[in-house]
Amino acid sequence: MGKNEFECDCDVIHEDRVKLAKKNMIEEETLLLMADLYKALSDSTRIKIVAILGEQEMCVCDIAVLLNMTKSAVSHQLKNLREMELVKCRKEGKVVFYSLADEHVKQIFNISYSHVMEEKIEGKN
Amino acid sequence: MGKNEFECDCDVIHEDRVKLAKKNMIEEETLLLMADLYKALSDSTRIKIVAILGEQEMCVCDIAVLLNMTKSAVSHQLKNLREMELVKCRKEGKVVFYSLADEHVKQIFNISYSHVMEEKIEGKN
DNA sequence: TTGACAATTGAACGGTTGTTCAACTATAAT
DNA sequence: ATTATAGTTGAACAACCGTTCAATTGTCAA
Repeated sequence: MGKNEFECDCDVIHEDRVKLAKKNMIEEETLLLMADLYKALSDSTRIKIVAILGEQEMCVCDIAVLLNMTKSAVSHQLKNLREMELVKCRKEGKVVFYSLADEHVKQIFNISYSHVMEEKIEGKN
Repeated sequence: MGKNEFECDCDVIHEDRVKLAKKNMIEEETLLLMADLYKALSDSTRIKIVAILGEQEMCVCDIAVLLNMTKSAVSHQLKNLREMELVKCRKEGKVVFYSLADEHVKQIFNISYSHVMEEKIEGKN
């Protein structure tokens, strides 16, 4: 099995598997979107915000108090979440109320929540 | 509504909401585990590896060829995934075959895949 | 119109992280 | 034993990212 056509420091060890994988591969654009979705939820501050907004709509100031952070830090992260379309906001006078963008977000949150809780229980055995 | 007991640059605007949220808050340890889970999947290389291993078990070299990366870079990321218990490995001679740790991982992957695909379709309307 | 305050923004700082590179281990074949 | 190759590892570098800080916007009340 000689050198392959790819620019890489490898020989192809299992050419059949590589070909099959190449054929079945999900398109890159989709995988990058998935990575971005995960990235949005991968920060402790942002996941806490999503957890909070899963219960009720809330303003920047209240979130800052709850998380014991500055309004600025919270606002920056809310901007991230907004750009990823995970939260939406509604202005009422001076106050901006944030909530989850849709049920989908809560669904994704709940699934990973269940997963982690199961792992925690399994870990005790 | 005066200054509150928290160290923060905020007044509590909606004290009732903050109290309720505080009461219902998921424990921090759980949220941090969730963030870690998301972090493990938030990198484009790692999500591609998970996608590949969702189809078939595969060795480091094959993955490197598929992703057009060095073995070293792939190995580093596989180590990350192993430490997060998202993949497992099996040695056969010189070759190390990697696969997803369990069905759970594939389930989580599939859910976010569906989510992203729906978003893509909605985006076209 | 002035003051107070919720919220946003951009720059800067420091910590994190992904890839590269070189060195290394382990296994198989000659 | 020697060589070749699969894989791992640690250090180093650059890019990325979260928080802080200071300045600014927008809205309400006096």
